[in-house]
Amino acid sequence: MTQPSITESDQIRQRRANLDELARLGVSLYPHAFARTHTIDGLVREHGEKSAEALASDRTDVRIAGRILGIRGFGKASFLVLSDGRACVQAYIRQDSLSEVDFRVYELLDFGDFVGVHGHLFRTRTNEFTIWVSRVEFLAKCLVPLPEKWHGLQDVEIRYRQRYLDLIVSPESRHVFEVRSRALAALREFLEGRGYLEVETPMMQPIAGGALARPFVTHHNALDIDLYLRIAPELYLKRLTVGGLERVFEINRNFRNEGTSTQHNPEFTMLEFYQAYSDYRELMVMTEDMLRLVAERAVGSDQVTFKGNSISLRPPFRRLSLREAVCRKAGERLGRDVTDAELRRPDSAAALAAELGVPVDPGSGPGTITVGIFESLWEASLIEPTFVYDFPTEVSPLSKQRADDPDTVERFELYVGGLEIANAFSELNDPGEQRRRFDDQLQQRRRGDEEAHRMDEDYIRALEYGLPPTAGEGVGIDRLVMLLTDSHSIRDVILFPLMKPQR
RNA sequence: GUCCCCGUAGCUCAGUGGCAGAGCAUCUGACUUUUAAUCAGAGGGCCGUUGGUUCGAUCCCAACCGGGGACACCA
Repeated sequence: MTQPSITESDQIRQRRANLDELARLGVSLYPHAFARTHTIDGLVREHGEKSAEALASDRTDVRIAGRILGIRGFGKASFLVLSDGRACVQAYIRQDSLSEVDFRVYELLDFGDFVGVHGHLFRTRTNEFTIWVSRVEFLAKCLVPLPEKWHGLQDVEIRYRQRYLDLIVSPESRHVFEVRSRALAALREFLEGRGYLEVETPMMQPIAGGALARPFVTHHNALDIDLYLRIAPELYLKRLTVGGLERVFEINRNFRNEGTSTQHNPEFTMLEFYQAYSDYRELMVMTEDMLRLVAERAVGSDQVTFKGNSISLRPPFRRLSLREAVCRKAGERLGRDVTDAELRRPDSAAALAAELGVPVDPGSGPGTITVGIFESLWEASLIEPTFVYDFPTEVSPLSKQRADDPDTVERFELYVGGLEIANAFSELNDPGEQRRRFDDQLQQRRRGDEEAHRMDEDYIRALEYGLPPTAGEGVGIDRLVMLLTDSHSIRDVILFPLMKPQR
């Protein structure tokens, strides 16, 4: 890693010397503004297609500003490549078109500096759209040399730690974050169009609930209480549904105290939404519509390519009952019939896992084992969008049971491209049953499961006031953006992913 | 948390148990329509850190620091 503020390379000394020389010329080193007539992107879109004749006969004077991403000098003339981040344009400098001071300023410019130029538009001999510069205004110095232009920035550590460098030299990286922004805008448009209200609920919570995960702990000094960074907004959003906000959503960060991977960052962005008087079946249809709209808005198509697979986000998506799927594939694998009943008894479920070579934590119930077998047998192959539905009650402490089968809850997860993108269910709204589920979780906690849910008396009290039949869903935004941008690491879709501090 | 891989000039990368290499970038000179401009010359290094082996380590070994990937857990 470079640490230019400590060890100055000769290149940095040279750039500082150029800055000092600009000061001696009486140039303002950090001027306050530059009145441009166009962004570079806007200029190229408005005039970039015009012919040499059109530009010559209808002279257009412009002022633009940007970062210098290329200098091709010829002694008394030069071409500068200026970028505003979205587009580039070439500026033509020649000594006999500039004042003596402005030409001297040009000579002191370095790759990476910000500069504003005045000039008129023309096309060069090679037909390149160009600004013929008549004035140069220095705007800001780049004191540290930028990564080399041809190979770009290959060091992933620098890309993550110094994202600004990545954004300067890697257009594809900028594209990822533009897609991310458009995807978020499309989600909001979709939900607001259906009468949803966007809300914000606590990120610091006295009890970290709504998911099964280990939280981060922090401390409030004045109140002298420990607080947890939230692992999910779920329980607060449902309190709002109790309060009569029938359709709410929140897009914000969750924090889980777990390891990192290509699919996990300790802080990640989740959309959660809740809709009163609905169930999980309705959410499947809504999710199909939502993902298609998001893809069309964010990348202009409902077809995406992810890890070499062409994936259609056009409804309807495949639907796969979790237990049926396990029975089918386990049966194929073992060459015998595997039955639903087998999955529901602790002894036979554990035996099946052993038979399939799926590792099982001691003390796991049949539901946990069934989900483990499912992930082992199916997860990597869930490339086309697939709803996996009807989960064991044991692993879903906040979901409502099926009316015909209390061992099963109305819950689905959506997989696309092998990624788990969404998790949704009909919400458990019976306060008595919710208390029993929390009690079960407490028992699992006592058995050493640190991720088991905590008791939340305040949430139960809210349910006692009456939660209407409600369906809710969480969508992992980072993973969705990975899918839309063919990014294979979550770090590539988070501007500043968590890294260990250096040194 | 476990296993595997990586760390050499500003950037991208070669390389060797015996004076540290290239391209781009930088500096000097030439060049007033180039497109990774070109041509001639020059400077630039704690070879991640600390130990060990060795006459001698950037190279071999160990630990540590940082990063990547796989697994595990989750979304």
